[in-house]
Amino acid sequence: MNVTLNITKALSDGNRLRAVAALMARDELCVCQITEMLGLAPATVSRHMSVLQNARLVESRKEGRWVHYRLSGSFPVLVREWLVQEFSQAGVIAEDRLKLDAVISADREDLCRSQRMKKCHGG
Amino acid sequence: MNVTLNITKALSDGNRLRAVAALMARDELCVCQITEMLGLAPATVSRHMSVLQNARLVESRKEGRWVHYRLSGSFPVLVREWLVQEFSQAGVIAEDRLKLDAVISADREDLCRSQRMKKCHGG
DNA sequence: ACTATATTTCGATATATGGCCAAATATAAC
DNA sequence: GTTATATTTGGCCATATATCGAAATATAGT
Repeated sequence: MNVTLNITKALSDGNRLRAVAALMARDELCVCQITEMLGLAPATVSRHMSVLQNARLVESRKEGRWVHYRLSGSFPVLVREWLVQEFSQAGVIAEDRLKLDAVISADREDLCRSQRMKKCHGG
Repeated sequence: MNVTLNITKALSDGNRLRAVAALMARDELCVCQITEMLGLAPATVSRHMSVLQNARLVESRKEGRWVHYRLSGSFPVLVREWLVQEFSQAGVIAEDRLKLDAVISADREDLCRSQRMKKCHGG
């Protein structure tokens, strides 16, 4: 039952649900893109993604300094279908989709730079 | 998304998963029966059941002093199917089924009495 | 080798959660 | 109405979790 529990625990956080929804819409995203979408510190997002990876819900691929996450092949089909339904009715997720459009078309290095800057200046 | 999150949070605890599994196998159970199966304090079980009820995963029916819980009609079908699969491979759940057989055939008042006694003598 | 930088890990902190006991509530039986 | 009792609620404590900033790690470019 621990495998099951790991999955439900991984999905029991709003920001992780949003990350999963983003990966459903976009196939592959790097940490800085998810970070930008969620509006959290990179360290926090990294932690969230490793929780999802630990539950085998996502996989990562390293490309230079960037790490790309995507939904894992072992993501339970029934759970995915349920989430698709739920997300289609969630306002937050719809807003995230719009944010993602902007994030995708932005330069990743610019994203990371602005995320670094937030430590010094406020928001 | 809060509805979704309530559901995943409700399912993110091992004892609540066991309670759900029990209700899948038994249709209807009263608090003292679930308490006996889980081996927790009645107060704790009551809390767990109200979390599940709040997420609309279970419903309750009052019969005199007893409260019976059952799976709710609004339990998401896809989630239920997924859990059926998962539970069929979980040793803990199999053990719980055996415990349930005994619990069902016992007198509910005896169960409650022995649960009250545990406060005084050691389990 | 050195610098810059994307991500992760570490350490600290605040909040949330699970657990129990004791008290409150609701209901049956007298 | 009083008593007994099944369940819930309140108060408390211990642990887990989310979050951040700072330090560590890994890699690209010079």
